[in-house]
Amino acid sequence: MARTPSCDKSGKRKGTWTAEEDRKLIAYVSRYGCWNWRQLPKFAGLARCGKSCRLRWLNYLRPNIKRGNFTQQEEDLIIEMHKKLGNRWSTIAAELPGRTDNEVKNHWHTSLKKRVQNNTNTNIEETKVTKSRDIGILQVTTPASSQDTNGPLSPFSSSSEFSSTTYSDHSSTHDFDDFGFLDGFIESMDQSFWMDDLSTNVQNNTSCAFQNQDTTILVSPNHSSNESLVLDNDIASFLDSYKESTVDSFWTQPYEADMSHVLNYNHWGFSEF
DNA sequence: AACGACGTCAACCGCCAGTAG
DNA sequence: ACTACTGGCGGTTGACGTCGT
Repeated sequence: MARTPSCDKSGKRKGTWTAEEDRKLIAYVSRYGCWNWRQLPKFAGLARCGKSCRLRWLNYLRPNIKRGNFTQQEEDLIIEMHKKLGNRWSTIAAELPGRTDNEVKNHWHTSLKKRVQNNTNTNIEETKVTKSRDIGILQVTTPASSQDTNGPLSPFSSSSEFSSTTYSDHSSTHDFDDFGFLDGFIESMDQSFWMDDLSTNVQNNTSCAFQNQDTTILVSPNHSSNESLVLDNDIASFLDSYKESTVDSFWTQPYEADMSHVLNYNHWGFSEF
């Protein structure tokens, strides 16, 4: 089912995601959002291309993804919309909360397509029969999906520590997609601005956060100033409340990704690793 | 038990549109 | 206008599971 892990020419890993990779990706995106998929793997400590990370997150790791069998209503909707729109899977998936385009596409190809074709054939047969004034009642049978009795494996089957329970706890309070706000807060700063305030801390080689009435600045001395993060205090509050909604055991997992350039989370009160 | 055919679905690939410089 | 970069999308692949012989 899953592909054999391998590497491409540039040494990037390919194939099945491991539990450890999942954990790193979840930990990073949950905290900092997907501010740049291409750069993300580097900072999250993943030997993957950004595209692979994006796909993994969007299709399997992000919260609120509905797993398991498609309901009759969902299947009917897919069939109906496919009739109207064709293979516009993302548009169709948008009408099915919690379902991804990939999942809808797979379900179509493995189950619904045949059903529709069978129904079409049956209808053709029915028309023929009717025209020939034969028996007027036809039994239309729909082939049962194998998933009806044997649901698909959870994406967490290989990473059980990231059970959906963890995420349901998160998402009950916050929508993870809200992390897009971080995009607007990563700014290139004038070097003098940083050096004035941070020189002491840089010399001491400590990460730090500075706060005034309007802005909270987080920085690590290991990186250039333009990689640091400036956060509005409203967002700082948001992060604090977000932190409170998380499951402690999740955040206390050992984690070694290089995230210090973005944020020294101790200043935010995040649990220590 | 062994084997092949078929089904499933996670993941990859290539293309395209939008955007910034 | 052009180029480079990025994210998004749909098509396709291929490893693994299941079923039938």
